[in-house]
Amino acid sequence: MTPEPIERPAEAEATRRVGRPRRDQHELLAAAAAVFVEHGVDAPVRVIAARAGVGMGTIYRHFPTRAELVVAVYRHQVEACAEAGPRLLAESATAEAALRAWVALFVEFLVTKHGLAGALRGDNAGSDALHGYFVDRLVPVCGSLLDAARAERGPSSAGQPVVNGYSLLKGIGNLCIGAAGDSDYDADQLVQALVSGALAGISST
Amino acid sequence: MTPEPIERPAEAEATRRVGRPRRDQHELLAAAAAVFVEHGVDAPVRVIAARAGVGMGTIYRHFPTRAELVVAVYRHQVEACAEAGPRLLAESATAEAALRAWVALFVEFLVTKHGLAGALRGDNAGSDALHGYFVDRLVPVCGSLLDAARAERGPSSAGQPVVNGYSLLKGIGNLCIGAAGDSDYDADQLVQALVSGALAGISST
DNA sequence: CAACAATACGGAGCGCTGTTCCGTTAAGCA
DNA sequence: TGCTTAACGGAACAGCGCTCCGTATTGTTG
Repeated sequence: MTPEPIERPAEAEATRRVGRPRRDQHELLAAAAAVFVEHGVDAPVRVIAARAGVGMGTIYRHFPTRAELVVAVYRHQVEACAEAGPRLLAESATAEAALRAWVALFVEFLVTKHGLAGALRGDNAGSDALHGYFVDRLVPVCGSLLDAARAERGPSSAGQPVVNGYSLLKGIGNLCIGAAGDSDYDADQLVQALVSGALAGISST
Repeated sequence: MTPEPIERPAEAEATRRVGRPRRDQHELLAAAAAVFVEHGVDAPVRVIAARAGVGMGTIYRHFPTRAELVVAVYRHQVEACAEAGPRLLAESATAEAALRAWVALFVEFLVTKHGLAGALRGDNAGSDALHGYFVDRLVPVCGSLLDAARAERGPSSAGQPVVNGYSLLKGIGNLCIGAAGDSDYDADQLVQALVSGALAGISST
C-alpha cells in the first residue's frame, strides 16, 4: 500500500499555496504543554485554546483529536525514551540492570505528567491515537530489553507462558495511574516488583 | 463528634412517617446491575433510570452520587471477597497459596465487571466513594494475607522498604484496567508476577 | 492597484455526560 | 374529605470533546 511514488510530479516546492498562512504549531504545542503542567493532561481543549490566544477550531485543525495533541506534546520525550533502550542495554553491566533502568525512566516520565498514565488506556472507540502511539513506539524497546534480561538468566524452567513486552508495558502504564498525589502508593516500587516477577516466572499455583 | 445518643428518644418504630413511601431500592439495584452487565459500569445514569422505569431524581435520592450506586450494586460481592480472605488463609496449605488464591479471586471479580477497575481510581474530587469503600473493606484483608505470606518466608533480608497492603491492592486494581477485550493482555498473569515480586523483595539496583 | 480565489480562523452550537432543582403526585392522618 | 408531607419525574444546568460555517486574511491575477 502507498507504493512510494517514483518521482514527485509537479509542485515540488510546497510554497505554491494561496490563502492565509498556517499558524505555527510550536506556539500551540507550547501553550498545551504549559496548560498540561498546570492542570494535568486532562485539561479542557478550551483552556488550551484560550492560553494560546486561539479559537478551538485552530487547535482541531492542527490536531484532529485531543489525543493527537497530547501525542504531539510528548512526542520528543517518548522518542527519547525509546532511544534510551538500546543505549542502556549497551552501557549497563547486565541486561536486567538495563531493563530496570529503562523501566524507571518510563515510570518517572509517566508519573510526572499528571494524568498521562490514565489517558493512556485506550478507552475510547478502538483506535485511540495515544494508546497506539505509545504501543507502537515503546513495545519493541521494552520487548527487547525483557528478552535480553530473560536470556541472561538462562533457559526458562519450562514452556510455561511468559509475560510479553506488550503486557509488561501496559502493566507498567497501568501501575502508574494515580501515582502522583498519593503518597501511600509507590508506583516505582510496584513496577520494579512486577519486573522481578516477570523475570522470575510464576512459581506457586 | 456525633456522640452516640444514649437512648433513642421517641419514634421507636420507623413506620410513623407520613407522605409517599420510598421505592424499594432492590428494584433500582437490580436495574443498575442489569445495565452494568450489558453496557459496563460506565453506563449513563439516564439509562439505568429508564431501565428501572424511574426518573433520575429517584436514583439520585437513593444514591447521592453515581459512585455510591456502583458501590451498592457490588457491595455483596465485595463483602464476599473480604470474607474469603481469612477463610482461604485457614484452608490453604501455605499463606502464599492463600494470598495467590485471594488475589486471583479479586482479579476475576474486577475483570468480569467491565469498567469497574477503571472506575476504581479515585480521580474525582478527593473523596471518591468507590475508591474509599474498596480500600476500607479490602486493604486489611489484603494486608494480612500479604504479611502472613511474608512471615512464612522467614525474616526479610534487611530493613529495605516493602510493598504494603494498600499499594498491592491498588496495584492489582490498576493492572486490571482494560483487561477485558484485550486478548494480548493477561491481567491475572501480571498480577501473579507482581505478587511474586512483592514477596521476593526487589533485588537488583 | 483592485478584484478575486483560496485558505485558515474563531467560536457558537451539537450531543453527551453527571448532578441539581422544583412543580407534581400520592400516601398517611385528622 | 381535605390537608400535610415526603418522594417522584424530568427539565434544566454546567462542563466536556468535537463540528460547522460565516468571517478574516492572505497570495495571485488582470
